[in-house]
Amino acid sequence: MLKEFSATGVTIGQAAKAVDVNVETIRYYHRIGLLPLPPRARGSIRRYPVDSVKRLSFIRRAQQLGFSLEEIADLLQLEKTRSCGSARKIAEAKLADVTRKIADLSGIQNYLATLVRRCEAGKTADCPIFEALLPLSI
Amino acid sequence: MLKEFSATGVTIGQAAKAVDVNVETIRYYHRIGLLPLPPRARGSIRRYPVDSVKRLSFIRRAQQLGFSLEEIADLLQLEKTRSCGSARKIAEAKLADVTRKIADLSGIQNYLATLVRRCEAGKTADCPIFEALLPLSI
DNA sequence: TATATCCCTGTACCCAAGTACGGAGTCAAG
DNA sequence: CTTGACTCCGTACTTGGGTACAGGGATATA
Repeated sequence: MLKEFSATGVTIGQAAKAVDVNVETIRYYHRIGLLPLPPRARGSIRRYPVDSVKRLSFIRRAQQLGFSLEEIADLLQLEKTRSCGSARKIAEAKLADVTRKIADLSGIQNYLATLVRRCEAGKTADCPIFEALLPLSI
Repeated sequence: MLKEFSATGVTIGQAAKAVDVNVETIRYYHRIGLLPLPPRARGSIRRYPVDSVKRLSFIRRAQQLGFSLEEIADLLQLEKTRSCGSARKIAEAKLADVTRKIADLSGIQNYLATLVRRCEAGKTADCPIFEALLPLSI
């Protein structure tokens, strides 16, 4: 009987399940204006169109990559301001940001790797992890 | 006149300055039990012994390496037993963590770099940044 | 000795990113 | 047509890592 299919969108619960997120989290995103509230057919329940779910999934992915919700809002702004120039500027800024983060983390990575390596090699007494952290030198 | 020198320790303000941290932050560490409150000589001001300052500096240092205060509390517990093995386990876990973060960020770095490059090359119409963000496949 | 600058304690507030909950309304299956 | 699961909306609470006072002591320096 073909009952009006998903062109109409999904419920908030289904959307939440689809991107593995809490329903309350979606409502929170509405509250902070990160995700527009989809319309509700008069006196009925809201239906989240495919685009909403995509946006939601973008948010979560970007978040997993270390972007704050505010940064994600900026990224999503790109979609609105159809100005190629400013879009590129924001993208470039994010790129610089990410590059810096990677450099920071690489420093930490090297340091931790060195500690672990020295610890593996050493004796149990005079653990290099303590020795290294206490005298203060990254 | 040799006035009782620094075996007696420093004031909270001096300790804060020494490790470049806010006085209130030190008090906060006391509150959450991360840093023991040094004794105050009867009716006087507290003096932070060298060990307190070292501990504080350990905390900041570990924090820069991405450890949470809770994890740092764990590390400081280990310091009591000087158990090299468990210290190494924690450091290894953190290392894996940082390595994963770097990989994630490298993914988005590539992605953003590609976007920016294609945008520079392209015309203003059909900006690749929009084209790329809308399908949302990072 | 007075005055400025610290310290002490307690409590309140901040931000990000949610979570929880109460009291309604809606919807689908039996 | 009732029951149970969902949804809606508003408000309040949580957690981590702090900051900011207020209203008192302590101390160093002129």
